[in-house]
Amino acid sequence: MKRELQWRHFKALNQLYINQYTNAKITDNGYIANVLITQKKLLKFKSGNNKIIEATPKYLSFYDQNFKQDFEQYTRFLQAMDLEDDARRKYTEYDIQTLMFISEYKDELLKNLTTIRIFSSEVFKTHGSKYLENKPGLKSAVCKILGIDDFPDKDPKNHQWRLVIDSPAPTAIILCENIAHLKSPWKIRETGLELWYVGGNNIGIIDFISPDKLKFPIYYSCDWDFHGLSIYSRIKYKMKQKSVEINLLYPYVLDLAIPVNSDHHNSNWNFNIPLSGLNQADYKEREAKLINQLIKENKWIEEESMDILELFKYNTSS
DNA sequence: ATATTAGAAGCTGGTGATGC
DNA sequence: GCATCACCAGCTTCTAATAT
Repeated sequence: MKRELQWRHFKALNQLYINQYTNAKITDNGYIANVLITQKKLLKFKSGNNKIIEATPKYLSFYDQNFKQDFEQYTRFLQAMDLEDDARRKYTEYDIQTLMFISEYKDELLKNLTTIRIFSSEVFKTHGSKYLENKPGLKSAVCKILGIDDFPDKDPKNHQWRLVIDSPAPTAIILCENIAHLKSPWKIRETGLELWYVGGNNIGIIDFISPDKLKFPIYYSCDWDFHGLSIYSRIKYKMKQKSVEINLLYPYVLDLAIPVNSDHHNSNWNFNIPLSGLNQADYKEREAKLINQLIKENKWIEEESMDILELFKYNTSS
């Protein structure tokens, strides 16, 4: 079960680590209630008082392994940015990681700052275009990090961000439709992979890849929906003109497919034309087969739901 | 350890405007 | 006419501070 913790949950878990007890209300969280309390029995209610939660001895080592580093990293970040770090802030872990991402790429994001809607849908991808404006607390944190009072009313004419995880000694380059995989750069840096964000009509950025890097194998990681795959076709064409080959990363598990009409997803298949109108020649046999299957079931596979390193390994080991 | 309180933030649901 | 959206006020939830 994936942990989906808010900041107050992190604070309370840390309190349990330091004091072995807390009276914070954290059983509303499924991961804490089901996994930490019921399943693993690392935490329990104080006998005779169900308002207080106590830690068991085993909890301490579990916290060491699973939470300590993350919590310290997040706390250091919030303090460094001069953001409130008390438990009333309703940041989720995803929010904090995204704020760290924004801070990392601040200069580049500021160069071509978009409207709050576009910014939200690209940077807070899975939560949609109105996520940020509906959360004043989070929005002010973003503005503070960027050093702005508000977002512009209009998009810049040429909205391109050079968002890249550079590698000093790259062995392969992966172009990513979404920034999700760029949000944990420390995991990528050790691997020799270089990640480039090419989503949101950002494919002009390919021209900035230095020619000596184009000799490495180049892959494309995307949502397997009509939008993501049609960008692949455009990139493939662009690369062909440079005589460079690019390959699509094929999902390592197919049961991650979810219905096309899920929340904040806005890319539909066209059932009336073959392969939804995608250029058949751009796809290998098994790729076309998967696309046809997704069209038939009216589903898509979200890039973010896969681990990029596993995805890469799956596609390169044979 | 427990109870009380204030402040902050999000949620909810009504309202009116806008667009198809 | 129906659906969607922005806006706003009032309500709820939660923490932190303080007192007992």
